[in-house]
Amino acid sequence: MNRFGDIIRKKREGKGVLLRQLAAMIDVDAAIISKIERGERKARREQVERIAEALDMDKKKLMIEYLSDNIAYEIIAEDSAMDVLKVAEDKVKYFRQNK
Amino acid sequence: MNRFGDIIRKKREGKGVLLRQLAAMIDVDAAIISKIERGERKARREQVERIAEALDMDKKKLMIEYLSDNIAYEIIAEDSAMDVLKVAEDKVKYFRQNK
DNA sequence: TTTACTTTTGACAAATAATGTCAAGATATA
DNA sequence: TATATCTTGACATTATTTGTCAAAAGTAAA
Repeated sequence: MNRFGDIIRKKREGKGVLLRQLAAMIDVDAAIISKIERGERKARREQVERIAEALDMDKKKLMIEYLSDNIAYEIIAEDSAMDVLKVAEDKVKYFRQNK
Repeated sequence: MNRFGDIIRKKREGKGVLLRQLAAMIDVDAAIISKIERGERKARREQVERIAEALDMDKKKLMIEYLSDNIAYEIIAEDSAMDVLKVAEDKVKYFRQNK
């Protein structure tokens, strides 16, 4: 089980891409990528898309990692975290059907 | 299936409490409660706790409704919303065990 | 160790988003 | 109509997020 940051760091290093190179590709400061990879900061949605492109990754899969990371982080400290996720699931299903 | 706002509106009306009365109890402007009940604005966590107290509701249950609403709203527009929730579930489980 | 290079850190500024306030408008009811 | 409640929207305030930068720390080769 890897976090979003770990996933992109592994991919980046596997391809031999430097922080500043990836930074240039997605047009941000290298410091930001460093922080994102170590989980110190959240990426922005557009950055996730650009990272996927730059590192030749599946955009949808990476987005799922990104969004699930955000959600997990949001509720991991709650006793009822699992209940919250189950209710959220019900709500997504229900409110999609009932507009 | 009800949203957070619907739940508290029903409860408030059922008890015959006016917006401005509830507002006074939780120390916010009545406009804010109005917006929260109609889903126009998110409540703050502290407000959820105070609302539960003021309306004599189960604080934990209400918090689950609140948090799940936030999450559902966050991803309902995603094609992969259900996948995101499943992965989030795995992550919560995993990262709790592995500190 | 020195040098050259990469990554990390933290302070700060800028931008964006969340929250609160208020008064006027809408709605409902007697 | 008169009274009370609720809603709306513009605006101010506050908080959070995001970006920038330079210095510090880490890494590896000569």
